[in-house]
Amino acid sequence: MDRKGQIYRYIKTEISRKGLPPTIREIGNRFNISSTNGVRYFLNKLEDDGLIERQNRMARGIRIIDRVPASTGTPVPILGRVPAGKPSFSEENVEDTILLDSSLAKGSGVFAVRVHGDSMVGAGINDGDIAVVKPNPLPQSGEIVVALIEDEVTLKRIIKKGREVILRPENDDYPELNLTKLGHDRIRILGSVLTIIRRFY
Amino acid sequence: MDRKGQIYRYIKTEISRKGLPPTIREIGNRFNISSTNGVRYFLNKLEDDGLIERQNRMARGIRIIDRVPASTGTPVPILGRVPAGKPSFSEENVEDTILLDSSLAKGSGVFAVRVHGDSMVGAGINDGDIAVVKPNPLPQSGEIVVALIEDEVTLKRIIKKGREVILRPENDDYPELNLTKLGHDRIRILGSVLTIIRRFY
DNA sequence: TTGACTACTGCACATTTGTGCAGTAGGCTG
DNA sequence: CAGCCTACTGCACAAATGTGCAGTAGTCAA
Repeated sequence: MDRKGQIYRYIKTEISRKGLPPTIREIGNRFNISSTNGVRYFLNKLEDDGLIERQNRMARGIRIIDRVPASTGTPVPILGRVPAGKPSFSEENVEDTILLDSSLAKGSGVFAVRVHGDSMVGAGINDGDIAVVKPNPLPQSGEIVVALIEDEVTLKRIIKKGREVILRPENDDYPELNLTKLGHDRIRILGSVLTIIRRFY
Repeated sequence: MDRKGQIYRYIKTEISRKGLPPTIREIGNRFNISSTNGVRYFLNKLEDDGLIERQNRMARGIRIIDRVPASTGTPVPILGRVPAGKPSFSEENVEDTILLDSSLAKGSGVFAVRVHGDSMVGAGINDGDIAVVKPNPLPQSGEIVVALIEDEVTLKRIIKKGREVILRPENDDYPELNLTKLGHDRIRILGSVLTIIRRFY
């Protein structure tokens, strides 16, 4: 569907696979675009979007512009207990560390927590899953957030309606939490969920 | 002094500076070698030494061979289309590649597919998720497997009861498939699901 | 002195590759 | 129905680039 994005990812993949960017004709070949200008049409768009950069008249002169200097992977700490206030990365709280592709954990300060309970099964998030979280004090309505309620970590979907802020579980067995009524004292939103990871073994 | 080594380092530097390997003439320029064959002479040596690899007739087809596998992560190809038979890692089928921690993708031949449809929502696997798969012709009963049914990739839970082998979707809207009755002709089990990954952005 | 070996030069040539310009089918909007 | 936009096709062309073949100056060893 999103041809432009597909081409962008293809270029990225080729660079990491072959060590050099593809030529216009190689891209055309991959996407069945017989004319070099069909491809150039998209490359221009990608360049306008600031996603790639092109070197004039240079063979394979396509460069991916990464705002995050994508190292091969980001080490992400999995926090066990998250005590009062902000998550602490001190040794005794880090249960494990996994190396995640930058496409799965972009941004700074990213951490992960293990999901406890089944309050989000409706969204396909199960007990034991690992939630990769990006610190974000002001998540958008509809996002899945990680919140600290009375020293307990929970995932909820955040809904903002005018003044009201609601944390909604995706499981009818659990009640909604109205932040506006409860007051924010005991509830702290840590960030929004970037990625869910589940192991089957 | 060590011209060969200097050229090797120049190639390395150019790749990290510009994002693509230099051409023969660019190398010649840098080292005041007026003939392209002066450069080729050294490239051949570097290739004999196993320090670089060259792609035939490809512009800038020089690749640095790094014996140090850098990171703990494994590059896992995400296959787009999986045509008849076994999954093919040929260029046109690889949609993207992600680097996964070895704890998420252990074993050899691991690949990933994008989940289509909602036949496994009951197990918390949604449309669009990425399933990391370990090739495994004989999965255990109860495992979630990736199967190729009539050239279509699907996830199902495999149930073995005595002689019967059943592929069961985790969604009441879909029927069970009894492998024993259907015959294995049109159904091929590719492997078992190691990990599910879901991006939220 | 010869002969090998290293490190190139020089040139022609075929491909590969980027660029320019013109045109067009299909969908959508007014 | 015209006009615009998107996503291309088609072709020519020049520049960039890899390859092949022949030759050579300098060094070093026998």
